[in-house]
Amino acid sequence: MRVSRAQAEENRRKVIEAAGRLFREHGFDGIGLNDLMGAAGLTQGGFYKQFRSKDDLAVEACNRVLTDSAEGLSDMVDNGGDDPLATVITRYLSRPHRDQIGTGCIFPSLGADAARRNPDLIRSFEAGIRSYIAVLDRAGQASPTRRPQTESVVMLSTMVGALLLSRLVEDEVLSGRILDAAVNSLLGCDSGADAEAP
Amino acid sequence: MRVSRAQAEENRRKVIEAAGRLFREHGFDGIGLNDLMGAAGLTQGGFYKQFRSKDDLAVEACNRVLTDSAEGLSDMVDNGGDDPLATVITRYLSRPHRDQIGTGCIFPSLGADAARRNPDLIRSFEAGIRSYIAVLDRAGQASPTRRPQTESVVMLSTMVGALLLSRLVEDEVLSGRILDAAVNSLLGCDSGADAEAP
DNA sequence: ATTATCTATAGATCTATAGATAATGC
DNA sequence: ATTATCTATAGATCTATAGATAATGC
Repeated sequence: MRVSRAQAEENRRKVIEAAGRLFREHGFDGIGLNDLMGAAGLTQGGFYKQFRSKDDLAVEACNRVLTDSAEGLSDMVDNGGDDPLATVITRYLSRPHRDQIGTGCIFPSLGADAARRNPDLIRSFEAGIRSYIAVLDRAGQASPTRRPQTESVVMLSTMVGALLLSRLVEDEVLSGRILDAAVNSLLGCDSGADAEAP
Repeated sequence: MRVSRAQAEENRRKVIEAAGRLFREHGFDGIGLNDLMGAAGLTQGGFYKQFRSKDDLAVEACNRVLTDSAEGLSDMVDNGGDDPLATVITRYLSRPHRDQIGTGCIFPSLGADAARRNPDLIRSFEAGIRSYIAVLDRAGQASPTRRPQTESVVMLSTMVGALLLSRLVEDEVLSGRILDAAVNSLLGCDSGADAEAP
């Protein structure tokens, strides 16, 4: 039954990773310890030898998600072709991102939940927001064309809001229009969907 | 124990109203039927004579909140002085709105929760989004200055995202900056906080 | 007689703990 | 000997139902 210290560390990591996905999909209150441990191939009983509480796991999982996402975003800027800002924005405001909540940006999926929870969680999200803003700043500077230039913090707000709203409509046309309008606005293509009008 | 039919209707209304506030404050899973009924001055047992299920109440409550909010927003446009769009945007992106989740806009507080629930809820939110967009369109047309003109759906995205993010930081300075930057961007005041630099 | 609400409770589920088990690590 | 994980369970809480109670409405 006992496993090696390395394996225990790996198990802990798997629980945190599964929690990052399942919390985003179901909310903090929408998934139990039983399922969280089960997703990592373990049983519920061992939970409290690894974590102090469910809230503790929430902080660990969000920290991990936020850190990894910011790093992923940063890599995207470095390897995002000749217009990294456009790459970041179009990928963020895409149908696949909208439809994959479990692996998507944590602000639209768990932000409201986190705002109601303990201060540790807020601090984690605050650090994440600062990282995102910094990366967007860097992406903007690396961009070829000097755009109408929206502030990074406003760009992030638009992205988060548009993704959240696009998940709140059944009509695929409206949902797509929410995403596309945000892309066009942020990238300065004012001739958007109506461009084809006769 | 029994009350008049009119009183029963009024009690039902009070439960829906309390639910609208408490769901926004605590999330759908963060508040129980006991507390929901208690907030309306009733006990838990009578719940299922008024509602089919907790999910049913969620739909009723969100419908009510969305309908009332859209109407309130519409009134604000009608009585919003000579620049109704500015009125709507500055009130939405204000500290009081940020700090009063229970009576504030439902998209940032319950949007993620709703996206995970049943289709009835999504349909309710979709109708709400369309109403909000229509009101913002009307506000933009009633505005005196033809602004850089962001599309209404993008304005709404920015507003929802900025409010959500402003609730996710402890630092009052950053939180306020998120709100103010969105206001400045949406109202076309590009000379924002840095204007006072020497 | 009907019925809106109440008290009481069934049954499920959730967090957290206790103690057993068996493999690691010294 | 230590300890990572397991089975089992306590205790709380949550949704939903059953039946009692007492005031309305015919």
